[in-house]
Amino acid sequence: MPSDEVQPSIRLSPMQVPKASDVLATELRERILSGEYPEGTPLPPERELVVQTHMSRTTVREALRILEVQGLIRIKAGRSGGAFVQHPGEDSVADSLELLIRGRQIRLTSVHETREAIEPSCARLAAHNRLPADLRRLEAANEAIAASENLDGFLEANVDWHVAVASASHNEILTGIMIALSRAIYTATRTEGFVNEEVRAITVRAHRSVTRAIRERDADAAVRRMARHVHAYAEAALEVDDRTAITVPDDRSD
Amino acid sequence: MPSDEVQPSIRLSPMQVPKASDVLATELRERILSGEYPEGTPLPPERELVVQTHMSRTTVREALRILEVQGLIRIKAGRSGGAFVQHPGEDSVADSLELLIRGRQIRLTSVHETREAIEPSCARLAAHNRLPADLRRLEAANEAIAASENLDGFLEANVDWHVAVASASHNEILTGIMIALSRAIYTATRTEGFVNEEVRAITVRAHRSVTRAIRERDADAAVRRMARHVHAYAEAALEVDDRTAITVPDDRSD
DNA sequence: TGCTAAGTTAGGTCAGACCATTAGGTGGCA
DNA sequence: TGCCACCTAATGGTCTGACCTAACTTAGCA
Repeated sequence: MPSDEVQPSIRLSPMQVPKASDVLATELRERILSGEYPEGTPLPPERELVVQTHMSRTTVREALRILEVQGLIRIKAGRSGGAFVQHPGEDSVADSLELLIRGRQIRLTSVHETREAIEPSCARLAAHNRLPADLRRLEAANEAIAASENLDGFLEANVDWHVAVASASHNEILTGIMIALSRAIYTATRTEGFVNEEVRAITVRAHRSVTRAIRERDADAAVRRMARHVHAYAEAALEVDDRTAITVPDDRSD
Repeated sequence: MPSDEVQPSIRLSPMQVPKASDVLATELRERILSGEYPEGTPLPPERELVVQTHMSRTTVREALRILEVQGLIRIKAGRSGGAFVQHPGEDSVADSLELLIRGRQIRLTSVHETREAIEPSCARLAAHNRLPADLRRLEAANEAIAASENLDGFLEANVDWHVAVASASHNEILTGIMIALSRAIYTATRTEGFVNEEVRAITVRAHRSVTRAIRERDADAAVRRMARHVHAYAEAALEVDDRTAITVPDDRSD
């Protein structure tokens, strides 16, 4: 083929060829995110998608797997099973933040910094937006903390209370972030054991005063008290374990 | 088989049978998160994993797909391709936050609330931790804003500056969150068009003053100015478009 | 009526083949 | 010698078709 003949002006830029499974996943994702399908809507069975898309079942399954990991569908086996639309919740954000924290071996300091940034705002919004159910949840968590007998019980109730505050803000983004941060601090603190009787008493007192401010819709007090509480907690935790990366105990047996 | 004979005391509780692909994905995930493999370490080829695990290639591939979506590996095709370990970055958090925001049709108000919670803290930390490279990036974004000629250019440079502040905090969690929030606000604002010459001038001035505080390591001023700036921006944006959900233009053609 | 067994429909796994992409080697030509 | 075109091999991507497993439905029997 002679290369010096005059070329017509057809010029193409380098093109990216997407994978078939990604194409299908993207199509379904856009449809789900558009809100076109309400929560729980069943997607067609895999074999039906095969005939509709002219793709192989392998490809269809990979696409569904992608959406499942992204929290956009939930897959159930068995008859009358299948893929059901699911709008992503706080959990999926929490999961990916957890991967970031663990995978990057992020210093506990960063987690506490983020918490100090977020929790006072959660308290402010909670004071504005709390409903009766939110207050009940806060009280319940407080009582669980006071009644807790071992470290695990204390930490779990503690996490519950902080998540309840975020949840009372009725801001799903902040709630998702707080769930993730709480999980990270939980696993970190559990191995430290700086929690003693005094820490618990102080915690209960601080929580009660923040809860009171939220109940009385006193936003400024809620912010102030929450900021002080979180800051104190962070300092105490860092005192015990300065600049330590978050690691997870390796319990594999091989 | 007679059913009334004395049964020996072997009692089992209902068991959950995990999927094979999940088992493999979990195993690999734990190994990667443990930090055992440095970034870029190649995983064995799919067919090698098949012989090692005694699983089918389908199953192995599903496991790899899960890890890819979670941002823990990067998969390249072709000779000397394969799956390479990748520690999750800010992007994966941003992606999942984006899914939450879009999928739940979260009100723009919530995004702005979260931003008001986070950005002042970013500014504070940036004032403490900023390096020369961070300052250069901030200056560059500021200049791009001043020089921008159309709406898109302005918004992109604006996002760059805000992300640069977060990045200067050297806190990867906050950075990831800010990337996601910025993206959401970007797509929302792009269709609104409340940006005019006056808004741009005000923005440039506000950014300059925050940048100055960060350069001079004046944490208090950085927090104060950033808080004022973000609050003003949020109010202005909400004034134009009160209680609107974030939607994405539907550009499908079928 | 009430329980059991078979049937039906869905996802989960497997085996094997072939296609597509890309890095690296190899030989010919200037 | 040095460069370019071609070929090869390694690896992920896709397809086909089969079978297994889970769970609901229904028919049939006691």
